[in-house]
Amino acid sequence: MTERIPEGVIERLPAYLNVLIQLRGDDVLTVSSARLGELTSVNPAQIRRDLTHFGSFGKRGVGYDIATLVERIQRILGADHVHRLALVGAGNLGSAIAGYNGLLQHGFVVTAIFDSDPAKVGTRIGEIAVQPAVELATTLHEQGIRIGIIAVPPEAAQEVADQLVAAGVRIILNYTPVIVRVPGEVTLHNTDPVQELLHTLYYLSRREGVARV
Amino acid sequence: MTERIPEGVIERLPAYLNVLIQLRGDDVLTVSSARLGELTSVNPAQIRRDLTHFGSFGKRGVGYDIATLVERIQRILGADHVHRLALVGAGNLGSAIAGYNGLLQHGFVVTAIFDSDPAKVGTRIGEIAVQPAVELATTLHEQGIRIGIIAVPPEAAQEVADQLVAAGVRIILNYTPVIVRVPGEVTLHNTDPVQELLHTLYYLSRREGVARV
DNA sequence: TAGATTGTTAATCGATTAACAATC
DNA sequence: TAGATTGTTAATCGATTAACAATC
Repeated sequence: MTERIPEGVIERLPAYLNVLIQLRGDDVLTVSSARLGELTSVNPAQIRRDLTHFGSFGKRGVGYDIATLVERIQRILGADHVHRLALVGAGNLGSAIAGYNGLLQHGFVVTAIFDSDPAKVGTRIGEIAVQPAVELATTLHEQGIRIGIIAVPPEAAQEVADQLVAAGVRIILNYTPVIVRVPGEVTLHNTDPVQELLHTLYYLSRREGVARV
Repeated sequence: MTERIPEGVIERLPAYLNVLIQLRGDDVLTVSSARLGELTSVNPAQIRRDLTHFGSFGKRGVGYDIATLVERIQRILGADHVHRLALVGAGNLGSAIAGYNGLLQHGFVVTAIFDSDPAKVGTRIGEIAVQPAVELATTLHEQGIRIGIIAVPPEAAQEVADQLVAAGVRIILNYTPVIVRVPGEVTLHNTDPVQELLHTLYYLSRREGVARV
């Protein structure tokens, strides 16, 4: 309980959870570390070791009960209850995020959407009416929202981040390519597809290079 | 040259590059490992060590020439020339991706867009006309495209992945929450915002917990 | 020259993995 | 009981970091 959990373990838990939820959807009841390892590309020994940080909930000779494991990991991550999200930016990207299935599957619900464009205010995305940006602080406090998503044009990113921080948000997902500054107590996550592309590209050039020469 | 580069180094290079390009845009000429470390949250010693894997291009007492470093890292990653992308799915998400600034900044250009909805075919997103899905293989071969992006509804994800693979794509970015299967020679990248959220959530619950008790 | 910062070594630290006894 | 798979130890491996001589 008091033991410090390595960063790597916490990074892998969401991947386990994702696969486990899919398995549960397929009515599979138990899974071995070997099978889970295949599906997540993680070494089975590592999976077992990761899980023992939080107790021992496997059955020797059988494997792990999927329903139990899902619940346990959700509780560990704090994903065992619904989290409300505020979305800033009601353009294409904002609409796509609001309609994203994966969010709901893991207990994340967008309950407030903001846009500075008067033409967009009042329109609906799904069931949520778009509010003007000036109402951001009030609405977030009312709803007790701690997570914000930035889906506005790059120029506005820093300003929106500041507003979210001022409104008490603790986690920010930044979808712009801009490097945004936030105070230390706020966790900023940049979801930049380009970073991933560049990373993968390295291995592609190597492999092609070998094949070509 | 023949030395094997650790995975971690390759993961950090895109982060360095991103910051360096922003600095270059601000007309900064040189940067020290200390400053670069601040901006990327990486230990300065680590940055210096990372860079020596590829040669030594800093000046003692001065730092690194930004223009040179940008070029070097781009060449290492294979990002020193333009890469064409194929985008499948012309909905909100697809439109957002096609209009994403960050891609162009790093030499990625969407040059082909596909959708199975006849109503969308022929419309334009930016300068690109949406093509029917049946033309995917032909167009990709014509243009020599090696990178594909899946931005379709979850149900269609696996099918699209199969088509992209069949058309010779080597890197796939999957924007659906579905676990897609691809052959070993294809690199699949799932950009799932939920995984990041879940990860961050863990630390949030801990910190709030401490504050609350 | 004096100050700054790199390149590089050597020490530390932590994460990964193989192996196997425990046990379902 | 026999087979399977966990939980856990111990060994390995690699990555991170501090420190400092080299040098701009």
